[in-house]
Amino acid sequence: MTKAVAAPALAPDTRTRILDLAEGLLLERGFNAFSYQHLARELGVKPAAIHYHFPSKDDLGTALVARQLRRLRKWRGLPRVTNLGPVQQLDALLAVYDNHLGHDRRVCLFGALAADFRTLPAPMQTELRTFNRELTEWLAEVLAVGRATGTLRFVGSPAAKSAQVLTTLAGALQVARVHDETPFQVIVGQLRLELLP
Amino acid sequence: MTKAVAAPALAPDTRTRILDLAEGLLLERGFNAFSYQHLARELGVKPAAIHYHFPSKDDLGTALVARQLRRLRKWRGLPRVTNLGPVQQLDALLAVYDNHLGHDRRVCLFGALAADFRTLPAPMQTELRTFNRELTEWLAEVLAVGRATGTLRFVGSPAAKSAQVLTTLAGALQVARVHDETPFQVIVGQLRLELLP
DNA sequence: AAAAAAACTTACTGATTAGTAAGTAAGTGC
DNA sequence: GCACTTACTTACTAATCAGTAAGTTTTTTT
Repeated sequence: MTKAVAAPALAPDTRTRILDLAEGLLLERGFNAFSYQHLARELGVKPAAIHYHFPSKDDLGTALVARQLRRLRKWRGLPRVTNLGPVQQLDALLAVYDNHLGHDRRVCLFGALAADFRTLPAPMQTELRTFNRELTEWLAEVLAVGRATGTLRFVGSPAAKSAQVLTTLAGALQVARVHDETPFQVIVGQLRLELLP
Repeated sequence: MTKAVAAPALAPDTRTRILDLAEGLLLERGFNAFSYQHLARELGVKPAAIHYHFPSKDDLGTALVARQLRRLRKWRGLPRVTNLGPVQQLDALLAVYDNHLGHDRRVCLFGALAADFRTLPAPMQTELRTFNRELTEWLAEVLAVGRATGTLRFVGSPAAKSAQVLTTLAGALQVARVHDETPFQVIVGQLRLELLP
């Protein structure tokens, strides 16, 4: 048993540092806007060291989306999330997007990759589709319960409303990127106004 | 008087052919995903010919956004648009997005550039901000008139609702790119359901 | 028909890209 | 203490990138 039961968040290994840095660059500048050289320089290693951990950029990209998908699956199963009521679950989701805004106005993973989608390696496309589908399904269930219990209000099907809300949130981060935080707050305010009776 | 009064849409010059092709590639694959070589090969000219018309890729990108901004200003001033009622004006806007979908699921200009925004040349950023601002203002006015005349229904300010709707539409084209046309139709259906009493 | 401008091509540069192959140093297993 | 693995570095390739300079052909102007 060499693995720590609860690893302290200290000294992440190179592989994780690569993923973290690449994720930041992806969400801040786009997938085609950073290279192995950028990563290597910033991490103080040689580009070949990145190739050691991720032989091709396709591998790196796929690992990034796969990690985000694992995070989503873990997050939605957390007691502190599953124990919440629908309104608070929605708030928890909005807090995630608000957190992106605080991190140098990062867009969400979906918003970062959608425009260049056709240039992405197939495994990355597949993972991103799954990510978006599972997130949409999760929110649809939250909305369904919320309406059934009278804490959330909307017309149409939960699935349609879920797709609409998530699409709006992804877009709102992009608008914040182009302008500033204000339109994001305006759009989220509008969403809350419509959903919360 | 060498210029035709109403030029038939035949034999566009090279400059226009470059812009048209670049616009297609931009909306289908992203700004960082095509090069002067791609453009030249497809047009049957040498890369330097592109540089003759657009010295740098920054110039080309800026020209693309500037052209789109001119189109918007012309479109919103067209009698066949200004003469419409708010509901039909909204429908005309939705038709533009639906048309993008038909063109190989192109995203809109905003959706194509937002993620990579920080890698874009400053003039391009400025033009894109103006484009988005003017489009939002136009729709806000349409929504305001629509609610005043009882043909459109929504809560909150017209400006907030306009920002929300346009953001959703931009995002909906991205979702269509990642999945298929279905979620786009679902999202637009939801928008119509909420806006039209 | 001469001059000038427009629209290119040819030929090149220097930088950057992803990716590979071979070597090395530090740890780990036994 | 030897074998092996992990985690790199050094040194390289071939392709592609944006961009430039100089020359050529085509078109327009006068």
